[in-house]
Amino acid sequence: MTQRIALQMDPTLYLKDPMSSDLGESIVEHGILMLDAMGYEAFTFRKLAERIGTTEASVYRYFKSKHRLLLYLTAWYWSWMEYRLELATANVADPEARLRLALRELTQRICQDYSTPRIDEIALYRVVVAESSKVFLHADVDADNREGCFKSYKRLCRAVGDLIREVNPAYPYPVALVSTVVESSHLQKHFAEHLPSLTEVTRGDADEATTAFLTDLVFRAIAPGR
Amino acid sequence: MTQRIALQMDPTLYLKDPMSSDLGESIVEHGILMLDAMGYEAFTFRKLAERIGTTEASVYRYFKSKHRLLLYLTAWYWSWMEYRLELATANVADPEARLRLALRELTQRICQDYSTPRIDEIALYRVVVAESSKVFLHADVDADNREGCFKSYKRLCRAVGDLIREVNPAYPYPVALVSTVVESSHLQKHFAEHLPSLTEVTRGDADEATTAFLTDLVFRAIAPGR
DNA sequence: GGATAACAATAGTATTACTATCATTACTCG
DNA sequence: CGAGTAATGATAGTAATACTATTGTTATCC
Repeated sequence: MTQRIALQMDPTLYLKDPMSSDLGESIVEHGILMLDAMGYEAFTFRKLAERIGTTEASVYRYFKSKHRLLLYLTAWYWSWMEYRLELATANVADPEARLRLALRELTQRICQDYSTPRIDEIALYRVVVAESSKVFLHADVDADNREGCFKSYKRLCRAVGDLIREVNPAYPYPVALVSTVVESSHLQKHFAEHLPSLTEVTRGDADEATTAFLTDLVFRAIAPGR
Repeated sequence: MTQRIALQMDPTLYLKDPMSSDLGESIVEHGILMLDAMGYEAFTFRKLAERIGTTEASVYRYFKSKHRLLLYLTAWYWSWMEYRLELATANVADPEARLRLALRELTQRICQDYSTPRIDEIALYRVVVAESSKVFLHADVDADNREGCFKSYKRLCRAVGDLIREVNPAYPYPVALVSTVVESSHLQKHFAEHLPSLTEVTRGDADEATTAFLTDLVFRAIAPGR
């Protein structure tokens, strides 16, 4: 029997915990699939409600806005990534090897995780690539931040920043480098798909090429001396 | 007497050239100021029309959607940046020095340019930092791309990629590195302002620190050997 | 068996993004 | 000078969006 994992999500992200009911899980499940299929702008709670056979009002009982649903999904993704990073680096002592593994987890495409049965990680990853920046490129960032909506993203960046510090404590921009790498990995894949002249990463080998590009970048950036 | 510059914009970006009339210039001028003040989501053509004393319908005669107005403004910015890059590197022969100057132009805050009297570059720069990604993180990227909306952005990235190639022709990811640097420079400034724990760049020295971080990153990345 | 919570059903509001129509003004060309 | 054309103003309208409110129905839990 496979283990089911349940990530602990911050209550400020929802009105009613979507993991506490079947309807809530449907909202998350089909929210991911519809965001992937039609993009954030075209996605509406009305369409979602119709698809899962409920009403707009019921969806609003779980999330106070579609922006908050996207925030929830990206926060879920970052929490899940944190968990994956811990797994991947758990039994590795060498700091350089730990960092290398972490960068691979961060920049590779995601595989289906069968311990989260109603979440399609592959679709969620595409949503994160295409939509996650909108979560902080928004007039209400400061309010959302005050409420703690970005906690998991911050924890993740801090954790990888610490791995960099383990390799080279003198490097002055560890967290900036991590946020750059994380966002660039999404960007390169998006460009490979839609604006290929903006990257050497190609559709065919987007995952390996992105990992190679960014791993090389990080290790050169933090190499001591010059 | 100061020289006025007029950038040649691609006609697919507008329905009627906004630089061909006073009303068109007002739309661009106040579009920038309002986008800066309220953010893309809250900005509407109705509010813009009200502010400049015209009607929604007249605004729609210049731009077929608010998305296209944002596209026009970012394309204008990239064209202007291209021009600045040419100026900055024109009389410099050493490839490394050329690249260093180009990176400074790309990552530093912008100053007011008095040769473009009705465009507030400082406000436009803030719009680019906060909103420009939305231009390609959009369900219609492919259609917009087919119409040539991203030409100036591509030209700019290619040009800086060429500077990298001049310094080290063997580096395998020149354009990916440029797009990473360009987007990261916006990201770091946005984070410094709104999510400071995600970067070492601080509000006070955002410009110099971003330039230092990214210049260091690029030159280490492309340094030959290991 | 009575209270409570969850949800369905329905309706409604203000706003948005955009289109259509028609009158008016201003400028242009012969 | 006078007709035609282009640009704009004025007004109206539409379908959809993002959300809220109300009320009734069902399942659940002590």
